[in-house]
Amino acid sequence: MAAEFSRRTESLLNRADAICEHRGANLTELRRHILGMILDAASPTGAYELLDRLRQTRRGAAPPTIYRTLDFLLEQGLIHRVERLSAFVGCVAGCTVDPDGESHTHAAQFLICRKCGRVAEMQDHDVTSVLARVAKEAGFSISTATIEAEGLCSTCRTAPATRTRSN
Amino acid sequence: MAAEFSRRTESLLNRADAICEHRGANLTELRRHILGMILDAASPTGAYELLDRLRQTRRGAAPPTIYRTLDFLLEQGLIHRVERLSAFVGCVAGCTVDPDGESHTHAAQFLICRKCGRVAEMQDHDVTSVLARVAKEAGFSISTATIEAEGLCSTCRTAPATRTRSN
DNA sequence: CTCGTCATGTTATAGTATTACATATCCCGC
DNA sequence: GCGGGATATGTAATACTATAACATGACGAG
Repeated sequence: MAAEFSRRTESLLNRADAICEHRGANLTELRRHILGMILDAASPTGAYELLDRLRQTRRGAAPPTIYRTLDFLLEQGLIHRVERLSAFVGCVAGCTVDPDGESHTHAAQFLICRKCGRVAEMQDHDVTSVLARVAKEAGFSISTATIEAEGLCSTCRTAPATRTRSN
Repeated sequence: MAAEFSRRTESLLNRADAICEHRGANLTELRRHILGMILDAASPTGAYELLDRLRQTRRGAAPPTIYRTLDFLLEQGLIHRVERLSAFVGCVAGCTVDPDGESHTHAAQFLICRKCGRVAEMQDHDVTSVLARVAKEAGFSISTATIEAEGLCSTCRTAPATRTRSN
């Protein structure tokens, strides 16, 4: 009795299955379910919101249930954490299959719309490389970078408000 | 009976006094004291750590005491929040005096060392402008950006561990 | 003087995340 | 089949981060 997700989400989940299998990682039903909830959401989702939804089908769920799963999904590069929102989104790249099988912090950048709350993910090489270069000039070697911009998306800049952040 | 800070900190505090006076902002003794604690620390400092220290001299201090003050200092551009650490650091620019007197989200980038926990602030124009350009291409206009890189600083890359993150 | 504004005090609570230990499951080698 | 490790999940308690709501104090403008 797996939860019903959108067609798009199901497709991404199938891809995640393949990726994990390829890596020897274990995308259990719990992990798959939580990943599905994250992928299905229009906006980044908080850990406790995921927990509430999970409880609808899994009675004993508790914070560690969620946080452990999120850790797994983060390690696998299937989701990202948006620091400014303390919330989680699916990795838009769906995560490319990587034969080396190791940790995949795709450098990502997020554009967070103040008005509608939607978050767009970019994976722009220029941004990543400029930051890496500048850091290197300072003698610093980067492992992972968080890049999050807040502002207005194209829709909200031109249109009257139609949708609030809480949606 | 103001707290004793390092010479460098005192100098920055004097500068902050001047900046606030110039803007008509009120850098009260409480605000000045907390700013001093932040400036004096070697690494970013959490709100509750500041609270603990503050309590040594101010009996009734409570979370709002700290958070309100942090809000003020953030608005004045005298400190930054490091999202990945939920902690606060002084703004390295000391904050340039700005005759327009209004909010000054200096675009800053942080390099967080995994080993020693120190955080270096950069204000690199290339990083800022590339991000702005790329966002604009996506139809997005940026108000503020968080850019935080984690990795190893030059000292920790070359030297054996001498100092832990908790210092 | 008294009203408004700003700064701070005080109590309570909300929201986010982790620790520690218990249980279950599965696979592997014997 | 059985013991034993590795992995996954359950369960209870707690720590850490942040805000809400209302009270008090200090001080200048009119």
